[in-house]
Amino acid sequence: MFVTIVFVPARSSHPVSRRDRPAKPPLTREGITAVAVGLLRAEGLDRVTMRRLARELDTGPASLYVYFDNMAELHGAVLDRLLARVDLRPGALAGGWRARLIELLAAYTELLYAHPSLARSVLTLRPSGPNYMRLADTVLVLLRTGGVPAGQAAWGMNLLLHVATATAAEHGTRRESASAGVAEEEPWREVSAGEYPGIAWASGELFTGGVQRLRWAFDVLIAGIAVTGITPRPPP
Amino acid sequence: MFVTIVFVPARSSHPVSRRDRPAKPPLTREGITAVAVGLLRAEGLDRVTMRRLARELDTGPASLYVYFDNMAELHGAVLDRLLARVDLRPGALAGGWRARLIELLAAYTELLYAHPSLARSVLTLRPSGPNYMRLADTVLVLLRTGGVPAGQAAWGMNLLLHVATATAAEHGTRRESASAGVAEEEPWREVSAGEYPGIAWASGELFTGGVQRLRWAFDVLIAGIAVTGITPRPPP
DNA sequence: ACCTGAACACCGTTCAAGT
DNA sequence: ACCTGAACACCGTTCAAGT
Repeated sequence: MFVTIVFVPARSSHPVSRRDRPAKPPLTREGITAVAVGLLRAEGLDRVTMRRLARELDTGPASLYVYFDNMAELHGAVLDRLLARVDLRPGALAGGWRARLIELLAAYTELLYAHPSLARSVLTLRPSGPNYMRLADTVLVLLRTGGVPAGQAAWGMNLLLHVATATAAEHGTRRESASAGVAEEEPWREVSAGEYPGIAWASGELFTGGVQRLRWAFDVLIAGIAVTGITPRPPP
Repeated sequence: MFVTIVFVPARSSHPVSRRDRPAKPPLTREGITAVAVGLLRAEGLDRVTMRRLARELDTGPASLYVYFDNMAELHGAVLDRLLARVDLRPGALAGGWRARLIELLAAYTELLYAHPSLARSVLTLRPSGPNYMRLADTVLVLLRTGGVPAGQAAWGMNLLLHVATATAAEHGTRRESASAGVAEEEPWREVSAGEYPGIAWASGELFTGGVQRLRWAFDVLIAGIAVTGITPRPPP
């Protein structure tokens, strides 16, 4: 469904036939992002490099810098395109404000779980695409519905999305480097109560929880956000 | 203060004099980590590459793989060496358990703030060096002192350190790409209440807080952890 | 056993020179 | 204006061949 635009050299008096070149879609921000998302789904973010993406688009890497200042910006566009598939409006969710909020955050986290390296990139991004802003807005609306004051809601929204992103970055990577899992737990399981009393005390629950742990984290955050006032700014 | 060990070829009957080669410390896990920390402090983690580090040690990159399986492991060793400078014992802190816990977490975060790219690396690492385990242990001991049940403390410790690490990774990077700061806020400040009612409602506090925000986040987490029970595991 | 040169298979970004 | 080849200055990791 691409419009093919073929460059016609000035010295030629008739258009180049379609046969002479394979159809090549014109470069646009959206087109590049779409191809990047395809590459992400097919091979993971590690392969969504400027060079590889350029090859996929049948051009040189320099061409992409016409549309994106750098790779971080490209990743931001990729995130927003992925978010377009999630219905982020408060009305799309069921239950009370708290249940809907957790549902929403879980949907966002699930999206990033599938692409942990994107989550790692997003963590340092301050996304500002329309779909991310819809997500942030919905979180804020739900917190307001729950009677949370604006200041706590503002800081809390950032904290909630931050934890969601960071958890996806952390968890997902672990899954990527799969086999090491048990070996990583070992130094924590073998400690003596004399040397590490706290670890020995808590060791039974140190590696439990799995996915439920994330929902617990959201519960913790929402409970804390609702009751913890932000530091009042100094009066003017 | 390095011991110089010079390889003596079998065909030579007398030792090679020190003059023939510049003093070159022997490679050890600790020695490599020490040089890596020096490089980190001098030029940032971006320059602590296997190749650069090898050049600094006057050898080839392949030599480092005798001591570290990969770069992530090297970063883990670097983190633990940095943590050695912080006194992580519960007795080293003043005040009630809550104040001491926040103090401890702030010290850890401060350490990582100075090296945001290290924080980004640590986020996907599950560190297990002795100093990190001391930190984790102290967090657990303080939570126990506060009467938090073991399960909540175990999950809570992870969540607290996770937020600290992620915040350092996020914040630090922002500071690195300094000038973009104001431009990033723009799309959030200009929203209409019609399109993004939540953002418009909370916009006054969206970018406030600075460093106090992190302490607020720890307050939120501790408050939430103390009152939120973990999901009971299914009975056997 | 410990160490390493060279190779493999790549990177992001810039810039001068296209059309 | 839009696009790009080539160059700049690098990467992590592996492996065969040292000593």
